[in-house]
Amino acid sequence: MRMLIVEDDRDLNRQLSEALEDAGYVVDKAFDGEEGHFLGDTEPYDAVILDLGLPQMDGLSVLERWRRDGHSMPVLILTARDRWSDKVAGIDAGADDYVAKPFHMEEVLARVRALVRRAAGLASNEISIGDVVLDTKAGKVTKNGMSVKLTSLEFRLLSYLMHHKGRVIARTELVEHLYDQDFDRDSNTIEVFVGRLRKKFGSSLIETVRGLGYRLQEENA
Amino acid sequence: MRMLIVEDDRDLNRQLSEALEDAGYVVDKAFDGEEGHFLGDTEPYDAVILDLGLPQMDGLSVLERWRRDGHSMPVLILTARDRWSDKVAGIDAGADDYVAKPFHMEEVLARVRALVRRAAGLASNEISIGDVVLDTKAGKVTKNGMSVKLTSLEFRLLSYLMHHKGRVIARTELVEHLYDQDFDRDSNTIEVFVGRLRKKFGSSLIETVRGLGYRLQEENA
DNA sequence: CTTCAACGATCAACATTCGCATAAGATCTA
DNA sequence: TAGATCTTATGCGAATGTTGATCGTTGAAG
Repeated sequence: MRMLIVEDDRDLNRQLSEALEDAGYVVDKAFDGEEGHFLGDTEPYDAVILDLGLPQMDGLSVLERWRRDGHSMPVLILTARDRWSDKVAGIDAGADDYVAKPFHMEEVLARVRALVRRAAGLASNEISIGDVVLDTKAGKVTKNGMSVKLTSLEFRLLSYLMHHKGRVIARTELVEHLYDQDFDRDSNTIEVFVGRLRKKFGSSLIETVRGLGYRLQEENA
Repeated sequence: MRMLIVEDDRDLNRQLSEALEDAGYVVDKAFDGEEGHFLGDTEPYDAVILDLGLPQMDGLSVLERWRRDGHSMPVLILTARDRWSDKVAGIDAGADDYVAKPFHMEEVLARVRALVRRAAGLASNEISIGDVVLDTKAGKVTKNGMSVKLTSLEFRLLSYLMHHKGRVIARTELVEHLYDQDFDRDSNTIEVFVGRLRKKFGSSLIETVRGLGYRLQEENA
C-alpha cells in the first residue's frame, strides 16, 4: 500500500510518515499544496492524508481539483479541531474521512485502515472468455467492448456456463439451475437458447460435446 | 435512500429523523439496541446512524453483530465528545464514520451524504449521466444545465438509480429503499414513476431490463 | 465406404408474461 | 377547499419463452 502525506508542518509530517511506515505502508511526502497536488495527480496512491492549511494551494482546492480530474483514491483530511465548518466543506468536496488536530496517532491509523479496507471492496466482478466479458455486478455482457443485449434467460444461461468454464455441463444440470423445480425434461429450450447465444457471440464460443452437454473453452487450437 | 436511526434519546432521535426526512431520506427509528439490531439485521438500509450508549444492547455490540453476520451497510457512530478511545474501537469494529455529541446537524448531514456517496463508489456529490446531473448536496437535478422540477418520489427514485448507475436494479429493491417498512409489494407505482421520469428526461435515460428491473446507462451503442 | 439411427440445430408459429400509457381515484398539503 | 402528489386499475402491444416439426451432423456398424 502506497500513501501520500501532504502536510506543511515538517514535524507532524515526519511523525505521520514514521507511524505509517511502521504500520507497513510505503509513504511519499509533500510539504505544500502544489507539490501535493502534482504527486496525487500523477502517482497511484492507495490513500492520501491531506492537511487543509497549506502554502501555495490550500487543501480544499487540491482535493477539489483531484476529484474534478477523476481521481477517486481515499482522502483523509486533517484540520484544526474547532473549524467544524471545514469538515462539511471537506466532506462535500469529496473527502472520505476527517481527523481534527491535535489527534492521537492511533486514531489516524485506525481510520487509514478503514479507508484502505473500504477501497478494496469496490472491485467489480468480471469473467472473460476470449473477447467476451461478463460483468456479474452490472449484469452486462460485452464482446470486443461492445455491449450485447441479452434476454433474461440468455443471460442466465451464459452466466452459468461462464461460471463453470472449461467443464462440460450436462443439459440436465443447466435445466436444474435455470429453472425452479420441475420443468418438462424432454424439451429443447436449452438447445434453442444455445443457438441464440451462438448467433450473438459466434459459433465458437459454446462448444457442444455430443452426448454429454456443452463446454466453454478459454482458447482453441 | 432508506436510513435507520438507533438512538435512545427520543428528542435527539426525532431531531435527527426530521432533518434526514427533510433531506429526502426515508427513515426508520429504533430506541434501544435490541430493536436497532433487529431492524438492521432484517431491513436493507443505505446507511445507519448508531448511538453507542444504548439500553438493552450497547452500540458497539450491535455493530459487531451486524458485521459478523455479514452486513456491510455504512454506519455512522454517535458518542460523547471526550471518549476518543471509543472512536478507535468503533472504527475497528467496522464503523465507517464518527460524530461526537453534541454535533451540528449540518455536519451529520454532510457525513451521511458522504457515506451514501462512498457506498456507491462515488467521489463527488454530483452524479452525472449524459446531460443529466444530480446534486445530492443541493437536492437538485439539471438537464443540460437547466433545473428540472421533480416531486419527492421522483427525486428519490432517480437518486437511488443514479447512485447505482450501471447496475440492474430490481423493482423490489427500489420498493425496499424508497419506502419504509411495509408497502404493497404488487403495486405498479414504480412503473408509473419510471414513466414520469422518462417523460421529463427522455426515454433513453432509464433502460428497462425485462424480467429483472431498470438500469441507468453511462453510454450507449 | 455406405448407411442408419441418434442426437443436436434451426426455424417459425404460438402462448404468455411483462411493462407502459392513460386516466381515474385517493391522499396529502397549503 | 383547491391543487399537487401519490396510488390503483385496466387494456394494449411487444418482448420473451416454449413447442414441435424439420433439417443437418456425427459416429459406429455392417
